Amino acid sequence: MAAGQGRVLELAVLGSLHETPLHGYELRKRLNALLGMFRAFSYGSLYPCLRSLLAQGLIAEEQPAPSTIVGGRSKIVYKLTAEGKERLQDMLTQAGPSAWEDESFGVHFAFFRHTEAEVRLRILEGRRSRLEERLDSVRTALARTRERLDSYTLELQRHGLESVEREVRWLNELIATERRASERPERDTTSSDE
Amino acid sequence: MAAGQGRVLELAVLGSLHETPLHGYELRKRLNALLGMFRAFSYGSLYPCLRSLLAQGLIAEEQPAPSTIVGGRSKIVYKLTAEGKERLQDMLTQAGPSAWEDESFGVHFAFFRHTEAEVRLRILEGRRSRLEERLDSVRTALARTRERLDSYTLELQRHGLESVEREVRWLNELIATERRASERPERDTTSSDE
DNA sequence: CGTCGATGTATCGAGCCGATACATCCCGAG
DNA sequence: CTCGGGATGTATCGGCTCGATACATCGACG
Repeated sequence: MAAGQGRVLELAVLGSLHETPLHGYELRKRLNALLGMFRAFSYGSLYPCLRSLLAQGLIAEEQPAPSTIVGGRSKIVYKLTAEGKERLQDMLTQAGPSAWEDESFGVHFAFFRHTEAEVRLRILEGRRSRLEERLDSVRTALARTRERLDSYTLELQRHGLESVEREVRWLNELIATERRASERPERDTTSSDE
Repeated sequence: MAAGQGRVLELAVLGSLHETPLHGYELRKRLNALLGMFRAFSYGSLYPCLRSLLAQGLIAEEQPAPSTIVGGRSKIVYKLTAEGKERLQDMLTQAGPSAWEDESFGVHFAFFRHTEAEVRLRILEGRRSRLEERLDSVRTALARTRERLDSYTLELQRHGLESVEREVRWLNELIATERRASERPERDTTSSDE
C-alpha cells in the first residue's frame, strides 16, 4: 500500500548521500561498512532503489565539470536534492514502529547523529519493548513444550534467549546514557570527547 | 535455477512432519516454537511450500477415518510420504554451504538429533568459518574507516562485533563437545541424560 | 444472543537477495 | 611488452519470504 514500510534501503541511501555525493558501487561499500554485522545490501536492491529515488526526484545525477573528466570509467554520481533532504528529515523524525524491527533498527541507529534526542529515545525504547515481547512469547512457548524438545533444540533456545537478553541489556545502557545526556542539556553530542 | 538453494522451509516442514502429521496452523506454531528467537516463518511462505511439497509427492494429505470426524473444523493434515522421508534424509546428510548461512543454520541445528555426527561437525565448523570471514571483513573495513565514524556508529559496530564473537565462542564449545562425544564412541545421543 | 479471540486456510504485492552478465581499469607475472 | 586476473562499475532476473489481508468456524463469556 503506502510506499515506505520496509524501505530501509531508501533511508540508508538518503542518509549516506547526505554526507557526500556517491555512485552506486562506492555507496554500497560504505553502507555495508557502516552497518557492519547488522546488514548487507546487495546490488539487486541498491540499483532499483537508486532508480526509484531518482524517479521520485529525491536524488539527482551530479554532472562533474567537463574539465574534471579525465580517465573516468563511466560512473553515475548521485546527490541529494532539496526534496531528498526534506524526505530524509521526515524519515528520521517520524520513525514509526517499523524502525524497531530487526531489519530497520540498525539503519536508524547508524544515523542517530542526525536524529533528534527525543526520537532516538523513542526508537531505543521501541526496540527494547519489541525484543521483550518476543522474549516473552518465546519463553512462554518454551515453557509449554520444554519436555518435548531434545538437548540440541534446548541449547539453541538457550543461546537465542541469552543473546537477545544481552541485546536488551545493551539497549538499557544506551537508554540510560541518552536520559543522562538529555537531563544535562546543551552538551553537544557531536564533539564530546575528542 | 536449480530448486533448493534457499529452501530452508522445506527442510523445516519435512523435519517437523517426520515427528507427527500436522496441519498448517499447528505446523507453523510448532516451527516457530522450535526455532525460538532465530526465525519465524509466515503463512505467506508456509502454505505455498506445503503446496509445492504436495505436488512433489513428498507429503500427502492424511485422511482421518470418517468415524473420527466429529466437530471438525475443516483442516488439512499432512504426513510425510516415503519419498519425503528419503528427501529429508538427503537434506540432512548433504548439508551444503547454504547450511551455514544465517537463515539456514538454525533450522539445520534444530534437527541435529536426526543428523549424523560427521555432518553435525561439518555444519558447525562451516558456520564458524562463515562468521569468521565476516568478522574479518567487517574488522578490516572498520579499521579503514574508523576515524570517519561517529560515536553511535562505532558503538553499533562494537556491539555487532561482540555478539558475533560470542556466537563463535558458542560454536567452539559445541564443536569441542561434539569432538569429545565422537572420540568416546557408542554413546547414544538420543537418550543421554534424562 | 452477540461478539470477541483463537483456530484455520489461502492469496497478493512488494522488498530483497544471490547469481549473473558485461565492460573498463590497474598492476604484476611471465 | 603483453596477458590475465582482480578490483571497479552498472544492471537485470528469478525466486524466496514477509506483512497484510480476507474469509470462515469454533468456543467462551457476558
